[in-house]
Amino acid sequence: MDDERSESAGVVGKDPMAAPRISDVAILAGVSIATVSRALANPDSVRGPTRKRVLAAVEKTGYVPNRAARNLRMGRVGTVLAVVPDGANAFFPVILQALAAALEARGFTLVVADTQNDPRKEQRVAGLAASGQVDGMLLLNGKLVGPPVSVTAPRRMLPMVSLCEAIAGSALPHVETDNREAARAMTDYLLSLGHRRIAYLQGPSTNVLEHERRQGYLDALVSAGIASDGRRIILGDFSIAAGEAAARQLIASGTLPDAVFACNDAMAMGLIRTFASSGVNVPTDISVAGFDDIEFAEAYNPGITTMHQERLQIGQQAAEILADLIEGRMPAQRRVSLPARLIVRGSTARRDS
Amino acid sequence: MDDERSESAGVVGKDPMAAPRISDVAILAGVSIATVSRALANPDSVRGPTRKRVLAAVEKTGYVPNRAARNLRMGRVGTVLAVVPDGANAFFPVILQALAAALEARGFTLVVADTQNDPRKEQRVAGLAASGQVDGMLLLNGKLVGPPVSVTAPRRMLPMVSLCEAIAGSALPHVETDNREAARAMTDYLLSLGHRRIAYLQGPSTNVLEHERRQGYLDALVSAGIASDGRRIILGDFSIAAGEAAARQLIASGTLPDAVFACNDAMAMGLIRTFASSGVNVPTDISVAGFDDIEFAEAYNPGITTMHQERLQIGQQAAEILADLIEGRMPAQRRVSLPARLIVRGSTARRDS
DNA sequence: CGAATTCTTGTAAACGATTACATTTTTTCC
DNA sequence: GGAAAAAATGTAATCGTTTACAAGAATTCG
Repeated sequence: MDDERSESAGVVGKDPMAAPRISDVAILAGVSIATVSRALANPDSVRGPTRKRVLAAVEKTGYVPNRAARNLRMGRVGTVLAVVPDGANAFFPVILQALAAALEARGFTLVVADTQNDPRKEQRVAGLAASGQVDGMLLLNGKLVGPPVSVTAPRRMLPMVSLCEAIAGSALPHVETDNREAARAMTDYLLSLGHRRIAYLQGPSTNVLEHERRQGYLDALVSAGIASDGRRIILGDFSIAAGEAAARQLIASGTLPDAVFACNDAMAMGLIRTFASSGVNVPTDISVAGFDDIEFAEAYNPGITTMHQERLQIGQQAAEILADLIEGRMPAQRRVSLPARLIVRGSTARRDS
Repeated sequence: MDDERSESAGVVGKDPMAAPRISDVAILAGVSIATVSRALANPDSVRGPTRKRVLAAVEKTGYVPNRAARNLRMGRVGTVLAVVPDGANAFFPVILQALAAALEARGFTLVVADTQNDPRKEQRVAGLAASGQVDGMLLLNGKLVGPPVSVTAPRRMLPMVSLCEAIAGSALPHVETDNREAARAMTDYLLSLGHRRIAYLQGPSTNVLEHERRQGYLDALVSAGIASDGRRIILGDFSIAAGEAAARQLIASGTLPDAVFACNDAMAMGLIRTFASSGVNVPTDISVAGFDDIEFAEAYNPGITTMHQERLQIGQQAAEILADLIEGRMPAQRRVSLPARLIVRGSTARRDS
């Protein structure tokens, strides 16, 4: 009734510019569209010779199934949403890369929603989720996106997986680095260098990652028989500025610790640069360690000793679990905890004295 | 014939778990589905009272149009592909953020294809493009993705916009920073600090960005009446390692220049850190400047003097142009060149002597 | 006041795939 | 060799929209 395709083409049903449809393939192969569909989705269900003809026709026409039609028919969207608090944060790109690759292999497209920690944007994301615009969600921001108030009707629970930052009180499938163990390992390493007065530069105190890492730090001190001193724990917020402030505070206090373990690399950078510009040499005067192993940790001046998080693996595993969930399969495991790797660089050194 | 919806729900056509359809809204509002569709797409075409009833029904049901159905009917995909050479490169995330936001506002979803400079992945991307899986493309990698060999049928040219890195010999709409002028401005700044022997650390010699920036550097030298010395131009490839190699090379050569202008921030980092570990102080012994103003340029030790590219604007403008193109509108402008901003930080200083 | 005009609304045909069910065709086995 | 069972293929309904066209309601105007 309103077919622009045949309207624009004088010849009926033959617009050479248009993308080939399944019917084009079917005609060329001399079979029904059902057979073409089956030959592609489930090759074993058609006889060898038929399959061969169909595949040849697909090849010749350059046919690729129309995603919109397939999704409509199959009642799915083909899209998975990753919610990140800040896409510009150097930690995320690699993870997103891994997620996109793994999801692609499972037939899904990744779209990234950057909430910038803005509650309004979080609401909009929640709207997408609630209104069935996506098949599942990957939560990287440590928050459950709440359902929007307007929609009161109960809807099927959307498949979700959290990663990196666990969501407090949630039983969602989850993938992360074993933060506590990793922080312990880093602290052990600093101890092994002869440091005794080891400060810890923490993240926001309500943050789950922060809590885990601090515990690991304390675990190591306890094992080493060192009384933990509350004054060695410095408040921070994961930002470079927090690292700078901490360095200034330490310098102002008169006595420097042997080492500072910042619970992420950005703060370690802030520490190092402020120490440097105040004439405190890293690592000869003080050792500084970070966490995450973002790309620039290696490039920093000096290179930052840090715990390497296996971001590719985190992303890949989370993607697999989510895809399983969406397809109604039981995922191999619901909670994955991956080990981190100690990376020694120039920002730490053996204690002099 | 195969309706799982009514199968699973005992009551006919009433599965409270299912997403509301346009027909649900129509029934509730007492109108036809056509009217609902019009009330949403083109509010002025329905009478006031009717529109009010429809919108109320939409609100009550929480209806959101099914994207797959809409895309299928409208013959579009609703998706735009951004092709990046390396998603982990710190330069891109901000641009992608801006693209996603602007496209979202125009009703498109951004998906990112990371080619990793792998020809096979580029082929796959080209396949997506050629097979109508996307409505348009944003090329950030300075390459035209070629059509796959298998598809010989001519197809409508896909709307494309290149950004950041121009594509040699292509007349595509394009958005970028005025690299030549920006490089000139940086060189002028270094000159204004009293430096005369200014080295230039270049990118891959076939790269378009590289060429523009080098020209700007040479422009400034010429204007200042300084004979350009080919030995002052050092080969690099945008990587941190290239910066390190360049610093080693300069040190080995015996005499250092007054300043080095690296044509991106990553190489500047490599320079600084290698100078530092060789006892050459930046900026007192030598000034180092970068280009791009990636996030960590500010955090570096010392902070890197650089040219700030307006990445948010680049992304936004490119998105607008592409959306116009897809919708068959004439974009406001086809080629946009944005000014960069000089950012002075600690890696450069006035010449001592 | 009725005919001509303009606005609104409804009806029903696409969009391009998947898949339940019906209908061949092939294979198996006595 | 032919009936029964199994396998392959075809037919047609369906997913949830948008929109051309038809029909109906409101308005204008002589």
